[in-house]
Amino acid sequence: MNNFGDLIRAKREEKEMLLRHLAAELDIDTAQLSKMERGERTARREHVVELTKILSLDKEETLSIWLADQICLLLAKEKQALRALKLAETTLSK
Amino acid sequence: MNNFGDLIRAKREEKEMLLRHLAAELDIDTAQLSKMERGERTARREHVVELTKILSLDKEETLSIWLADQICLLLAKEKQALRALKLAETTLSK
DNA sequence: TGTACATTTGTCATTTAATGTCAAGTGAAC
DNA sequence: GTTCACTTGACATTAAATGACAAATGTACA
Repeated sequence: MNNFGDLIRAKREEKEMLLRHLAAELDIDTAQLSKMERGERTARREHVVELTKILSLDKEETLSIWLADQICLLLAKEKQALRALKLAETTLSK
Repeated sequence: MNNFGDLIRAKREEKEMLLRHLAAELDIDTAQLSKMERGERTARREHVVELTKILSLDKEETLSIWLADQICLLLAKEKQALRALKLAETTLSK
């Protein structure tokens, strides 16, 4: 349920970047980035896009994962989560 | 993409209630309710629940529709909407 | 042990978005 | 042209998201 954060952290470590280095490139606080990676806070869309560039990630895929996390956040604790997803899918397919 | 509002309006008219009467029961402004029905603003969760009681709607179904609208709002203009939905579904199925 | 460094945690300030309120506007019916 | 239901737009208020900072934690190693 924090697939985006996990992805970012994995890629960052793979590239052997420190939080403060990546944070500096994004022009945000190190603590902010730490929280994003652990899912304590969600990233801004613009930061997501920027991250895909810095970490050589696929933009579309990464955005999808980030969006999916947002959806999961919205539906957390909702009994009708899956039912709502199905309805949304029907609507968006049109 | 405003299924919730359409549902509320249909039911309200079916019961021949005026906006101001329903708004009074919800303890909100008439203009607010008007906007909710037309999808200009989203309803609060508590108002959704209250509406199901007043309008004799199925609570689970109505909440699903309301949630679906929220999801659609979140994904509006996103090219990866359907892809994100699929990912969210996978996550939430677990 | 204690120092250096990376990360995390908690608190509070600031910004942005959601919601609420009101007054004026529109349109239909009579 | 008056009344009534509803809509629109502007602004106030409230709540949520984001940002910034200091202190805490944990780890490695001299």
